[in-house]
Amino acid sequence: MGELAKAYDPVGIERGFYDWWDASGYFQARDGEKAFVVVMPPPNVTGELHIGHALFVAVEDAMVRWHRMRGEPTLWTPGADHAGIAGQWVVERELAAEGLTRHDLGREAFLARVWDWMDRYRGRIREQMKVLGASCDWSRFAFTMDPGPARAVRHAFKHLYDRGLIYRGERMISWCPRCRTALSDLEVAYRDEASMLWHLAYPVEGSETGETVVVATTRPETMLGDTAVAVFPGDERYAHLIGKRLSLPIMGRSIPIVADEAVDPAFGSGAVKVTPAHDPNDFEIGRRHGLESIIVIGFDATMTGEAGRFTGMSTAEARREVVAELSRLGALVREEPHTHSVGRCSRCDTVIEPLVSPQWWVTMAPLAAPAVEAAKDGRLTFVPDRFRGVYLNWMENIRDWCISRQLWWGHRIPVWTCQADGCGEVTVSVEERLDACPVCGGPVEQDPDVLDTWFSSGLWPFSTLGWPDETEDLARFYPSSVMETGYDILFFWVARMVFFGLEIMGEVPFHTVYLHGTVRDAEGARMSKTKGNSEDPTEITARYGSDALRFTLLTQASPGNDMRLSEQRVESARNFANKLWNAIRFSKRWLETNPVRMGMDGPLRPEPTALADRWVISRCDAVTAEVTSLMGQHLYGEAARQIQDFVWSELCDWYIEAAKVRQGTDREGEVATTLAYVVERSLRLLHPFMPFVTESLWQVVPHAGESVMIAPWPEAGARDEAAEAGFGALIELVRGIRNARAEAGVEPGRRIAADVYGGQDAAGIEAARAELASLARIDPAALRFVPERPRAGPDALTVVAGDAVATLPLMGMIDVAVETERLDRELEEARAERGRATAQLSNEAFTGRAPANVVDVQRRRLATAEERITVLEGRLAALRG
RNA sequence: GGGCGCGUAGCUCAGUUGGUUAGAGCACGCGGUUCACAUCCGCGGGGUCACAGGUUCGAGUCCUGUCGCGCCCA
Repeated sequence: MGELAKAYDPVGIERGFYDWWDASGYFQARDGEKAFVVVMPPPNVTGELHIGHALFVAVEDAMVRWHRMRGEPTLWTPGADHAGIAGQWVVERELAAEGLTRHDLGREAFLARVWDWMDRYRGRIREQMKVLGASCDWSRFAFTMDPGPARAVRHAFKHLYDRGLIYRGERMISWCPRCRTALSDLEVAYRDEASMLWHLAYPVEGSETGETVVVATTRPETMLGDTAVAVFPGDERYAHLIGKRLSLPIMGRSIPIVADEAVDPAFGSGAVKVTPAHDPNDFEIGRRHGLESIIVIGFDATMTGEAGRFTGMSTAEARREVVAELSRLGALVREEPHTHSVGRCSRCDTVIEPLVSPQWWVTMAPLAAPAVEAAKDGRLTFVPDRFRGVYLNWMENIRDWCISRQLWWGHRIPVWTCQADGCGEVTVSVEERLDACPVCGGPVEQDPDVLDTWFSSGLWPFSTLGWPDETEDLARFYPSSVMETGYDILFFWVARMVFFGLEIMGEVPFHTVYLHGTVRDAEGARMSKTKGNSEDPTEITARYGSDALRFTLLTQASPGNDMRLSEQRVESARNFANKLWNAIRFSKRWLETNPVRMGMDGPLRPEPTALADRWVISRCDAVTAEVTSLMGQHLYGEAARQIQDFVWSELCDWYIEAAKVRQGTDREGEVATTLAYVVERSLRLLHPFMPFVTESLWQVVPHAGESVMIAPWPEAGARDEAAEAGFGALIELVRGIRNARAEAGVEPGRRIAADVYGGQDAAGIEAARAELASLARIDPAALRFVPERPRAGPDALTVVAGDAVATLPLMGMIDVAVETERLDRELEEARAERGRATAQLSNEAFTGRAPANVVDVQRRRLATAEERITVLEGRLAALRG
């Protein structure tokens, strides 16, 4: 046993242990049945980790370490994600700084640059997770673009394609003009923005009265592509016009008036312009009525050649110019302020253009149905449970998933088309390359696009275990146990893993979905790199230690709720680690000079006779049981708080303080045995939350085994009710005396005399005579136990704690007025207490209906209050003389 | 428009199935060089549990409604 430094220094102790654990193979699943498996949500390799990642590490590592200590074969698989759009974007930004675009490099050279980036940051991310103490199995580290997961993507694609669940179709998509790619519905964020509503008048052809139809639009530039005006079928106002035609202003095009149920007759004039090429609803109307689709906005968000003299303008310019032109033509009826929902790219915030384009799609209905079923029949459970509803709502209203992306970085779509004249065979290949058309042997070309990143993410729970091969890992570790991730990717990730798992593996990929919230800064703002409020977790750990950061994240966060992280809080956690450190430092002295008997998994459970020893062991058992139960319910934060409370407020504040009276006596051995047992167990209980400091301290106290991380999780012994009551009474009495001393202004260092009547716990209190004297700063020679309630002269303080009473004679030191006032206050409180208890007990409905134990509590309350009142009244009478 | 969450001490938040006088950390006030710890110790002040109803012997906790904040979906 080496010397412990006076103060806890996290950086000094955290370095060594991680590599040792890893090298010792502790992170690998041991043999055995029923493995506990967590598949890590792989962080994006777009940069370094942020605090949100530290949260998932803290939570997942806590559950994993706990299960490991429980003796279960435990596996936590780490990984990293290539993050298609975001991954490509960070490298394009780097290129932009050099004045280059990806097109200057060409596809191959560009991808080489992206790989450079990925190799650099992947290593960095691994290092960060190690600093945080993540006990995952690095031998199974996987990157979504590795050959294995990439092969899984091709197999899954082919599987779905062959089952008719993937198709190519020309439909309305959400297009990001900046990213130059199609997006899925999930990647578009809608928000209300202030804009205008323009009312335009389209003249009816051949009308002698100059009749017009007024339509309202938030995007006047699209009118250039209008190919109809639609009204609600039963709308009286327009019944006479259905079938007639309008002349589209500016363009002079003749367009029909059609009747369609999709039109809301209550909105605006009840007539809507129809631009099938640039609006999802209009696209559908166009389909129903066989309307022409005229593309006036291109993939670069500028006006196309179909836009007449507006060709080449940006949409914003075109909007200004079109409105001006309409105004000149007298076609602009009015414009009014209007708030409407604008879709923006969730990656780059660019306004999304709804465009028609051929893309690859996944048919969702057949995949969603089993995924709905699994959540309904309980094969899939959610923590917190309310997310089941959120999940179901999404899954039950799901639409087909656009999976192709016009990017270079990602999994290339494994579809090859024969270029030979007249063949045109389309081949989906599970091989990385296809050299010739399997039908005609002609040259083939691969689809230039890549897949949505989340397609590969959805396969993660089995692609990381070796699928499509039937590996041992797959047999042993699929399905996993818990999917722990942020609620913000419930649909992106969790939902997709569920339907892919069910479709491809025939089983849910995990049984429990545990969702954490978002980490925000002290002001409640979402952390983001652009805002500059996203701190590098390793900077915080450098100052306070990983243990402190982890403990803070765990105790601050509750499942499914956002949390604010403040540095003060991390500091408090660091202080707790220091407290623990010093408690061990104190204990060590006793353990070095006294023998500790060891059992199979640690110091033997002592059977002490001293009240304090019995008490702390019973409290240790209580907290062991409580923490174990909380962990089982996924209440990790509450569990951590409970142990902290025990260590600080019970073990340190009371047990260790009480134990000091035995220092240097022939009773040191009892304390040492008790401390050895309680301290070693406390370290085990705390290990899942603070792995580093607990390991470093566990190594210097008597223990069995190599490492606390593979030590068995403690089992709670039977409670010692008598000891808890007895020592509890002692604590109450000491508190009462300290309080009275403080209020009466007795110097803190002064040892005073006391007459103590112990009440029903007299035996215990009297046995703890030395402890009482020490904790309450009573002169041991002047401490007398008396058989009945002591009566004191005016020169004494009176303390009533439960049914125990102490009088503290303080010759000439008592300010009678102050003491009278203090006792008056207490009396008032006791009377209020009696009042409350009496009210309860005189209520027949209460005594009749409440459970007996609850009524008993009230009876005891009343009795205690009455005794208290008697003592206080007597004392006050004496003081007033 | 539909759904969900939150609203508890000055601040940040716990409060697991309804049951004594609602807790913690930080902040605040007073006092402390007790040989584990000033990253500490002792004592203290501070709450109409957003609001209004209801259920119940009993509500921070369950139900209904209102207000405020946030999020998700359309």
